[in-house]
Amino acid sequence: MIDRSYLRENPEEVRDAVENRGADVDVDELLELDERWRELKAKGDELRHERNQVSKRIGKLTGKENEEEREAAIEESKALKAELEEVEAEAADLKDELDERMLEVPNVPHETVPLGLEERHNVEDRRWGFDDLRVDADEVVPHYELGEELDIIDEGRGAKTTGSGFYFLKGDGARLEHALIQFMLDIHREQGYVDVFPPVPVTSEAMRGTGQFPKFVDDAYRLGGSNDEEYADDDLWLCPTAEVPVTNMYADDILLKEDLPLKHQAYSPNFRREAGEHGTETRGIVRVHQFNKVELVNFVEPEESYDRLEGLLEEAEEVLRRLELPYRILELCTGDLTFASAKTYDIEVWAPADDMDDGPEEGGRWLEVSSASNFEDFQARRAGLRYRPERHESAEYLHTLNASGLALPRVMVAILEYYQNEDGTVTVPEALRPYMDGQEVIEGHEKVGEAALGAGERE
RNA sequence: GCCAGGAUGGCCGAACGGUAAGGCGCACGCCUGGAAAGCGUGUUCCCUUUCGGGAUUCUGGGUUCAAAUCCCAGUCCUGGCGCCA
Repeated sequence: MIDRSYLRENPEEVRDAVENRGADVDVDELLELDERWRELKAKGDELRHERNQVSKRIGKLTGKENEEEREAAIEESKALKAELEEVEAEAADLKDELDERMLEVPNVPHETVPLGLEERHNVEDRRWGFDDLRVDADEVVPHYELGEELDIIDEGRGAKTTGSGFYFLKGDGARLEHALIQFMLDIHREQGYVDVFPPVPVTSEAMRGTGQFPKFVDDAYRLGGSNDEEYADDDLWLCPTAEVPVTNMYADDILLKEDLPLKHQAYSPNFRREAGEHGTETRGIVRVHQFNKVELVNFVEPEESYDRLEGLLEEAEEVLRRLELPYRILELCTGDLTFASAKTYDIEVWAPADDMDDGPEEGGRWLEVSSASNFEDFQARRAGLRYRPERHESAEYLHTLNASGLALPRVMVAILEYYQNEDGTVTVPEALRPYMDGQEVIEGHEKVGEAALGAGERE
């Protein structure tokens, strides 16, 4: 949430921000609401002041001799109360509406964010790992075909037990997943991250704290209710990213200056409805309803947040470097920023199989595996995340940042496609072998069941 | 799940229904040769240029002229019982 007094004092900046993002927010209406509320608030305060005076008098008017005066004062207090209730009720309604509307105002982009409303206005900063490629994109089999051939990814049976968009990993596939998780956690632990294993259900309140709610209710899985129904603060939802539980861990806390920067990493499953996302770009496990991710969350002092953003990006990139997977860094433009972010870098890994128009010259396509974002005090204000710069000073909002480090299925896609061999096996990246008991190649498994027999895939 | 007890400022901790003591910590000032002690001020949020005012005793309702205090509902914590991977 942006600061209301910032809005009041810098309406032009907010108006520009909203426009550059292509967001649908009426700033003038907000300003007017604020103005009207403040008027009523002042009026209510005045009335209440009068009433407090009268009330104090009543308390002192004891004994028989003051009986009459006392009764008169009580009458006066009653009259004031009636008037007060009217004014305050109206003020409360306005304040509720104002608060609600403020929750829908996106963050103000940092001045260094490229201007633009569309994806093509994102700026590519750099590429890594394209000098000596180990595959020719034209000959690579897509992961969804290879995964099925090797019987390490089973989408059909995932749909059977749960629904489309869910899948089983099996044998070396499942093992690769476990290996990647431990591998990533080890890297980030070296970088100073403290592990956290978060609860998976999160409250509406937590979802609001990080900025998922109220805007993106439709993307979440609700526990025990329909998304269309009204929700209460303590209703539960399945975690869409560990950012939610981990950032909200310290909600309404006051951290010490010495605690910062505080760096947490959290491995967790993530659940997203991904409503209406279908087609060739989403075949396989590129866009699914449940996936695992190691998330990096930072809590820092405001002055340091932009330096930390660069550091955070490096920390996330390190995973791809050690896996020796080619990737690029993208600076998102104003229109592509997420709701709560002031500045975001995307890390996109190269998946060579499916040739897309917006992919690199070498063929294949880019897959977003991480977004490193600085939210400044936007989430901190919503969630109540503060720190005390000096012991005697009052608490201030800190800055939060996060990045995936990384999203697992897409890394797996990149590995299955980039490390694919001509004989249809997959070489295990060297850095990952210690986590696979030294295994160097994934050769696949014999399929199970009569369907495989009928298809001639088994004798 | 049941029963009992609890929730007050950064922390500790008081308050017959009458308008939130006191202490600690921290900061600044006074005092001092310097320090300690002592004294003073400050140490939530909102409105207000200032002066000042309002709100705030876990949350939400209710009773009352007046609620930290009484009533109802909820959240969380503690203990006991029950259940249970």
